[in-house]
Parts: sequence; C-alpha cells; structure tokens
Amino acid sequence: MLEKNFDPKTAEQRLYAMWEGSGAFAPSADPAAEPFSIVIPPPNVTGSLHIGHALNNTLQDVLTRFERMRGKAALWLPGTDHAGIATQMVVERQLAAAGNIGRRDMGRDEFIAKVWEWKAESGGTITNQLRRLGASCDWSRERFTLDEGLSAAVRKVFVTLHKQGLIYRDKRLVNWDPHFQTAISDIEVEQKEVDGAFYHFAYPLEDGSGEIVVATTRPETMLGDTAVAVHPSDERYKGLIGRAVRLPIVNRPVPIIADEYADPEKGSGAVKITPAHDFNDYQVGKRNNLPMINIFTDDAKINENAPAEYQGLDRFAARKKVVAAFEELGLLREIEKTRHAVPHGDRSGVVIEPYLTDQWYVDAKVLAQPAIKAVEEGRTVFEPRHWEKTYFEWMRNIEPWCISRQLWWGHRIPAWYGPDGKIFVAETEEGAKALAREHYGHDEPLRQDDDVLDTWFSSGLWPFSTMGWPEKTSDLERFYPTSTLITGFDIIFFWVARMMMMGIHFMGEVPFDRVFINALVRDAEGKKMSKSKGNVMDPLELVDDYGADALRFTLTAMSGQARDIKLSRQRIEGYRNFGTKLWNAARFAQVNGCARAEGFDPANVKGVLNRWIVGETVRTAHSITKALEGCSFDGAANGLYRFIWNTFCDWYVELSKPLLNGADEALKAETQATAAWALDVILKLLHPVMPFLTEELWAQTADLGAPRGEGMLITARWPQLSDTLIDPDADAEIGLIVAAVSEGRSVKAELNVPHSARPALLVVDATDAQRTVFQTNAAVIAQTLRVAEVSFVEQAPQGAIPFVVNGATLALPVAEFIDLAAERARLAKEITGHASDIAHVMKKLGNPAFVANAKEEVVEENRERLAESEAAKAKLEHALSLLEAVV
RNA sequence: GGACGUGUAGCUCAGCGGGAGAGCACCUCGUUGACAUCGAGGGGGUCACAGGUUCAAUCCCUGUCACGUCCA
Repeated sequence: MLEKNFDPKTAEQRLYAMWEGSGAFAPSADPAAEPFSIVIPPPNVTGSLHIGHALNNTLQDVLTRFERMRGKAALWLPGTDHAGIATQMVVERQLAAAGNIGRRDMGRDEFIAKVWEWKAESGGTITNQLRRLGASCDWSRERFTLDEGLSAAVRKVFVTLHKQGLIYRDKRLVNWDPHFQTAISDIEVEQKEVDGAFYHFAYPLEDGSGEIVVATTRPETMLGDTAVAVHPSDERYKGLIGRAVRLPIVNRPVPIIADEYADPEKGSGAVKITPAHDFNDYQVGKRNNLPMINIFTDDAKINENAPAEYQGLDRFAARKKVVAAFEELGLLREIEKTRHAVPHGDRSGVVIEPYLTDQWYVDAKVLAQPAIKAVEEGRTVFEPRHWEKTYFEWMRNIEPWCISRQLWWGHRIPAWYGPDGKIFVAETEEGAKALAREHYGHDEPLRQDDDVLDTWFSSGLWPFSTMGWPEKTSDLERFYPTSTLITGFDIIFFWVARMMMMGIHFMGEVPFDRVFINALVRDAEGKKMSKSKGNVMDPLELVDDYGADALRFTLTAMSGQARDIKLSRQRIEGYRNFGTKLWNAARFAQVNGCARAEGFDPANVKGVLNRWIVGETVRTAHSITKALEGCSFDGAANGLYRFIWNTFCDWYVELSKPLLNGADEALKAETQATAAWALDVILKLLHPVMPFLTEELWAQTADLGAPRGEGMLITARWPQLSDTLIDPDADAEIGLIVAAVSEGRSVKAELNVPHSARPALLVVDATDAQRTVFQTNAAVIAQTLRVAEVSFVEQAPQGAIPFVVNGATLALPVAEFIDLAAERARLAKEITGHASDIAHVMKKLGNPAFVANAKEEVVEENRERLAESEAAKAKLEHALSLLEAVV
C-alpha cells in the first residue's frame, strides 16, 4: 500500500537518475516526430541557482515535458555561459581572499589557467542544481560558450562581420569602468539618482573685461575644458562669441563658441565643454573641431595633461581640490544642491567615465533592420505581446555595439597587428600571417589584440552555435529555428535582440518562433531579491523543505504575465499540501480496490457519477492542453488545482464512497475502473508541473490492474480525449446532487444542527426528473449530506427547514434544533438576495433596447434567471410566513 | 522628459463586454476508515477616480491620480 505521504527526499534523486539513465531527456529519434526545441538561457558557469533561474527553468521544463508527452521530438538544450566580467571578478576576489598576487602580477596565461581551474571546480554546481529542480535537459548536448566548438563559431562570426564591414575599429567615447578598467556597452550602464551639486564657476574673460559663469556637476573635468559654449541666438552672449576665457587653475585660454547644445534656459546659459569626458560635449567638440584633452588614467586618476599638483589624484579628490581652488580664487559663485542621474557600472557599481579609446564595434543599426522586420511580420512573436514594444523601442534607436573588453577571460579578438599598426582579421593566427605576408610581401611579426569579446557576443550565437554551426549538423537541420525561448525581460536587450540579429544574419531565419517573457521573482514584500538586502530565497533550500514539485507548482501557478511574483513560504507549503492531497486520493483509490480494467473504455461507462467524472476529466484535459499551448502556465496550474482538489477529491471521491461500499457489484467495479482511469489521466496532466510525485505514483500504481503499456510517465502519451465523452445529462444530475448537498450542509451549519443529528432529507416539490435523481441517488446523498434517508412528502411538516435548489423545494425536519431567530435571519437573507437579483434582471428585461439588441441567448438566460429567482423567492417567503405563524 | 506596465476581498493574484472569483489569512463547527499537510460552513469588495462608447462596462476609449520598471 502507498505510504501516507510522498517523500521527496528519497524519491527525487532516484527518479531523476532513472529518467536520465533511460535516455528520456534526449529527443525522440523518430523522424516522423515533430521537432520541438528550447535553448536554455545559459546561466553563468560559476554561478548558483537563484529563484529567478528556478522560475525560468521550471517553465522551460513544463513546456518540454508537455511537448515530449505529446509525442514531439522535444529537445531542451542546456549549457552555461563563461560570463566574462562576472567570472573574472569572482576569481579575482577569490585569489585576493586566498592571499594570492593580483592578476596583473600573475600574468594573463597564469590567470586564465586559474579561471579554468575555478570553472572545473564550481562549473558543475548550477547544472546539478538544475537536476535537483527536475529539469529534463538533454545533458548529452550540454555546451559552454568557451568550449572549442562555440569559440570557432565566434571567430567565424567575427571575421565574417568584419569582412562585411559590420565590425570595425573606432576611436570614440566609451563607457569606461575604472574598476575593471575596461570598456562596457551602453546597456551595462545603470543610471542612478544620487545627491550632488551644481557648482557655478566664474571663468574670467581673457582680456580681463569680465567673466562668464558656467555650472557643472563634475568640477574636476574643467581641467580638460576646451571651450565654453553659448546658444547662437542668446542675446546676452552675442558679443562674446569668438572671444576667449582664461581657464582658471590650468591657465589656458579657451574659446567661447556658439552651439545649439547650450540651453539659454539653464543656469547662466553658458556651458563648459569637455569633449573627452562627456558624451554631449564630445558631439559639440566634433562639430566645432575642438581639441580633446584626456585628463584621466585608466583607473580614473588625473594624468599628466593636468597641472602637476593634480596629477595622480583620484577623480573625487581632484573634484574637492578644484572646488577649493575656485573658492580661493574667488571664482566660486554658488553651490546648488541637486539630485541627478549618474552612470554606474552594473557589475562594478562604480561611477562610469566617458573615456576616449580605440574599441571594436558592431554596426548594430544594419543588423537590427531585419530583426525588427521579423517581429513586425510575426515570424517571432513575443508573449505577452506588449514586450514587442520594448524590443522595437530599443532596436529602432540602436547604437553601435562596443564589443571589445579589456579583460582576459573570454574569446580573444581574432585580430592581429603588424608593426605599423595594420590590422589583420582572421580565424587563426596562420590566417592572419598569410594576410600579412600578402600585404607586406614578406613575414612581419604580428601581435594579437589583447582584448576579449563582450560575453553577449557569444551568447548572441547560442541558438545555432550550440547546435554545431558552422558545420551543417542534423541538429541544426532539425531543431533550428527553436520553438520557444523563455527568459526574463531584463535581458531582452542584452540577449534576445542580439540573438535575433545574429540568428537572422547567419542562419537566414529567426532563432525562435516565440519568446515568452517570464515575470520577475520578488520577496513577499515585493522587493527585488538581492544579497545585500538579505532577502534572497534559496531555491535549493526550498526544495529541501517542501520538495521540488511544490516549488515548481508554486512558481508555475504564480507566473501570471506582466507581473512580479511575490514568493512566500506559505504559498509553497500550500502547494506541497496539494501534492499530499492527490497522493492520498490515490491511496484511497488503492485501498478501495480501484484498478485499471482490461479494455476499459470511458465511452462505455454507465453510472452517472462515472459518466460525470469522465466528462469533467475530458474538459480539464482540453483546458490544460490549451493553456500549455498558449504558455498560460498559471492557468494550467490553477486548472489542475481546482480539478484535482475541488472536483475529483471533494466530489467524485466523496460521492463514490457509497458505490465502492455498495451492493451493486457491477457499479462498484465500474467505479473502481473509472477512478483508476481518471487518476492515470490526472497523473499525466499534472506531470509537467509536478514530475516527481506523479512519476512516483505512476510507478507505485503500475501493478494495479491491467498494465498500461506506456513505460515511464515522463514518456507516456498525453491524454487525447474526445468531446463526445462529455454527457450533459450526467452534468445536470450530479449538478443537482452537488447543489442539494451543499445547500443542505449550509442550512445545517447555519442553524447549528448538531453534527450527530441524522434528520431525513425531504423532497417537497420537484420535477419528475429531479425526483428520479433524488430517488436513485438517495444512498449517496444520505452519506454525503449525513442524513438518515431521502423521502418524498406532499408538504413540509411543521418546523421543517425548507431550502430551494435548482427550482426544487427540499426541507430538513430539524425542528427540535431550530433557533427561530437564526432561521428567520437565514430566510430573510436568502429572500433579500433573490429580491435584488430579481430587481436587477427585471430592470434589464424591462428595457426594450436590451431585448432588441442583446444576443438571443443572453435574453433567454435572463428570463430563466428571473423565473427561477421569483419561484425561489416565493417559496422562501411562504416558508417564512409559516415560521411567523408558529410564533 | 519619453516608453511600457499595474491599480479587483486584510494579503497575493485570476477574470475581462451580459449573474464579482481563487489561494492564504480571519470566524464557527468537526477525531465521518484516503488525507488534520484534513473536512464542513461563514464573514469580507461603489473591481483607483472622472468622463465617453454601448441596450449593457470591472472589462473597450479618453483624461486624472497613485505605484512600478525601462530608456533619456
């Protein structure tokens, strides 16, 4: 017999090993099977599973298991990302903590060797954690962005784009991260509101005839000023254009120029221009051919282009010193407190410097065009659709993508420099040498570019590089484009957009048919989980405490679109209980001899209760299938919850008890067979969300009755049931019983009828059809409603409590327990309810426009409702008058 | 400043043109041979606000307010 509870601790590991060992995770080799593929958003190789991963991967697993059971060749392709900056940062920190020398002292080769060591040590952590979650990835196809195959793909893409002129080297302002001392891309910059100040500085005119006041939040950059700009139409400054100020401290004359960038409304209307350290000023500088003076070193200290006493100062120290100097010179006019946006590195957290350097760029503007078109034409569809707007917004305003990073951990840029700086781009050093020989006419020593590529460059190739591109593999042939991508909105720019551009450019086809954007998981208070806030929930801990299925069900049920998920332990506990509920329903079935019958056909079921549960099961199978097809994961989970708990356990199991203990052997046997059938369907429908518990139940009920002939549940056939199995008569009949029992319970509870009392249920007034239902189901009703019997009377006896169900008047003779006041209150409440309903519907039906314009069935429905309510109200009023008469 | 999203029961969220729903929390009752990780019953909402479209609006449109996120 089944134990009282499912024990995830012992079962999960065993079941996962069984699945993996059986090869169930690999896509079907059947060439007739329709392919279905998902590539995993590769987690950082050295990372560990956080709750966002748990959500994202649960949803991918739900879809993969669903499609696998539907008979598709389902591939969920796993892998990890080398995550350039993030990993290098972690390893550097580790080395420092262990008292090692820094990476610069260590040297490139030795440092990279250390990172690989680290990867070997901790690289398996996250994939093992995915296994604990139940992820049915095909591990035989696992990839890593820095493995040889993917690196070859990266080199090929770089060389190809370079040849096509879509990758180029350029000197321009970049976002410079002084902590990591590397360039980063625009989207790696986070604008943060911070408290700061506008410092109003007076710059004396060179001829000593006056001064011009400029304001800045970054005083130290004045050391690199090369102009003061005013608006060309600003009357105040017309006469000054073309003249010069003498830059204090630096003592350098700089011109006063006219440029529309200066906003007459802001401050004094004049603005200092530092072309080498501000994106706007850079544009002004280019327009006006201003010199660009870089005043910083790579780690944001003042360099040799500034006066000696500033050199070597940190940028923030320099700021103070500059302000102090202005004050001393009597040129500090005002310090105005303000809050303003300051760029920060998303990884380092330090203030980003606009910095003039040589970097490699991708011409994203060109690549974006077909990627925009693909979504416009619906070749790739976002789900929910509104994320397409976010995608378009960014893609239509895309800037050149800076792809070089001054890091060591990553794909080294396949570019070599000759002695004269001439660049040779090739997939191999030999290739570059050949190009150089051709160019110089002889061999020259070449030096490879020191930089590596942005991590997202290689992840951008993920949907095809993982399948073996540039080789023409059978996987590419079969599984590209992938079916669905499931990811978070935070990487639409970083990742989804890049995959769209690269996929279309190199494969000629979009990388995925559908992109499902999942919600962001937050803590119970709605705060973003972060280590610094200390509110992170460790999914592994939750798996330990409640089992993987409970966590998976919770995340699935809460994955409603366009919303944050506020996760609480209470919720997970509730869904753990749900699993226990199903487990015990199966245990009940087993105890009562429910077993699969040889040749059982739900179409041939005779008993009304059985016909009803067959129909309900069919409806559920349809709605769950539809929900999963449409990525309505929460809808699927909630539908399963309702059906299993409220329909199957609360009603079918309860109503089946008299049949299973009854004398009608044929009906008993049919009920046993039907229950077993329904449970098998339930296990299948629930399996994608709760794979462990369902697989375990499947295994433990394998010997009950006829063999299934379907092997493990993970590869069992998804239920395909015909609508013809739904029987409206059975629905009506069971509907009446359910309503009668519910209402009867309500009456008993509200009137405080003692639990031990067993009155009769009196059928006072009902149609012939209804009488038949009460008659044939008397035993069921008696047990479920806990009444002595069901009997038929002409008139309710004195003091019996009447209630109306589906137009029929029933009564409970519980006079001895009656609290008159309570009963009066109950009746009055019911009558009021009906009265307001009647008023509402009458108003509607009294409106000629409604009758004329509304759909016929809506009008009819309202007429019926009115008749029903009026009849019920009349009966209850009659009962109330009898009650008053007693008094 | 721009874009997007969200405002429904105490909390978390479904629903989305024709009778306001679930889970949790709360209150009352219950040791019924599957399950106390349970069962039965109950209270609780001018569906943010104001206009409009419609026979009919929580749902569609416009505006306002509040909150959130992203981009400047």
